[in-house]
Amino acid sequence: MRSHLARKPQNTYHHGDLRDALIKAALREAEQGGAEAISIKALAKQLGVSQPAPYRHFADREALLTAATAEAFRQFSAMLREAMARPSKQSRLSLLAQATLDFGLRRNGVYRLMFASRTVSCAAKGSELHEATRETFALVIEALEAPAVGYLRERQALKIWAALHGVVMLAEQGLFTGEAAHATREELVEDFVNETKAALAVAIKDARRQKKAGA
Amino acid sequence: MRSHLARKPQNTYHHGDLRDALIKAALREAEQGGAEAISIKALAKQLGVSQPAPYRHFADREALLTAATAEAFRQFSAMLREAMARPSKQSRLSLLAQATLDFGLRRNGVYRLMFASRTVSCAAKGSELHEATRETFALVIEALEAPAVGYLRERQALKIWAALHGVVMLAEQGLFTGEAAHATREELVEDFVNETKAALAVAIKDARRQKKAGA
DNA sequence: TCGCGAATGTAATAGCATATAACTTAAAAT
DNA sequence: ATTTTAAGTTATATGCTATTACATTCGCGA
Repeated sequence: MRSHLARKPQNTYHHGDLRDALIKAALREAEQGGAEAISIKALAKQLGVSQPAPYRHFADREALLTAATAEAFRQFSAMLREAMARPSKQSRLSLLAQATLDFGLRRNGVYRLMFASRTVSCAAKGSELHEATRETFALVIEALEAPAVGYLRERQALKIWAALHGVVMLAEQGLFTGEAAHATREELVEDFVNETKAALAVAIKDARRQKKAGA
Repeated sequence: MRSHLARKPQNTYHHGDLRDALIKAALREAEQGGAEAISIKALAKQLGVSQPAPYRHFADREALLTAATAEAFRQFSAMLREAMARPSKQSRLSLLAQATLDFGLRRNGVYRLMFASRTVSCAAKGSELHEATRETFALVIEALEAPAVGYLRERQALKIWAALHGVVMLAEQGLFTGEAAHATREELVEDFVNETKAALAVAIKDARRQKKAGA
């Protein structure tokens, strides 16, 4: 009897969509234990194919991890986009920030996969992963709801992203316990959001003033 | 002929200080490739002992990683302390911040080891690792050079730590390239430092005012 | 529609790492 | 001095990655 996890239709030689199934299954595994929990062998078994089958679609484990990471970034982006689109009294930046925190904690293992290895930095320009991360960054910029003024927007986007990333990571590490527990993760995130808005407002005002003076 | 890496004195059955040597060697390996680069077998070979020898000192690979992570945190703390003690016009917070960035990028692999696994959060209260991380956090608080006012200090310490951590992580990932390259890591760090100082000053003033009004 | 090449999957196997068991040596304790 | 214990060794089981050689199916052109 085939396990309910086996996605391969019975009595068929070809799986049909093994590549995609592997990525999905890998993310399912990562959900709990991060990148380390992803084992080619285990995935093959789950999907009802032989161990070497995955190597027809990925050169090695690293390649599968890279593809899964890219997919994770796309899911992350989709989640952020959805959160920002939701009608709310809160600013889009605030919505994005809270959604990031939520994703980072709820889908802990996947989030760690996304930033664990040096996969991202090694991703060649134009690669699937590179594009996926750039899209996420573009969303952060969009959330600022600010006009492009030199590179001020990009700078603030980087800052808030870094801050959010830091909060998620430290929270994951359990560093919000002890005397630090009095600051909730949500409060810190909201602090960063407000500081970003303030900094952005000042920067844009400055830029306008300079422009006017120059004209 | 014994490799120059072998630390075990020739012709001696006992290594003498294998436990410590393993930790040091593990960190040396992590320097390049992070936690993944640490292999019990390889370390044993390096140190000139048999593969199973390390298991006399560590229950399993995980235990060695935990010990190495604790040592890494201690080295990190020592480095921060040193940086803060250096006479300089800059504030202690600024010195700590730049030192954190420096450590995180220079000793990239070790830094990733420190935060990669869930080791830290799993560390029991009172464990070696737990103490090591608390000491680091205490240093951040110290760097604020602010009086204890409720938990305001702790909150700001958490915030700046999270922000710094985020900058290091994103920088490692190579996300400071492209249109984001115009913000240098050092600039972002200095931004966060200044925001922290400002927020802290406001918070303390508020607290004093409230106290006076209450008295 | 037949057949052939490319894509995809399988079986068998090599190689490496973790970890355990049973045994040995050296050091410490009594 | 003897015995116990800490620390190291050899041999081995198990699990994962990855490759090689072989088998099956799909799809496309003749």
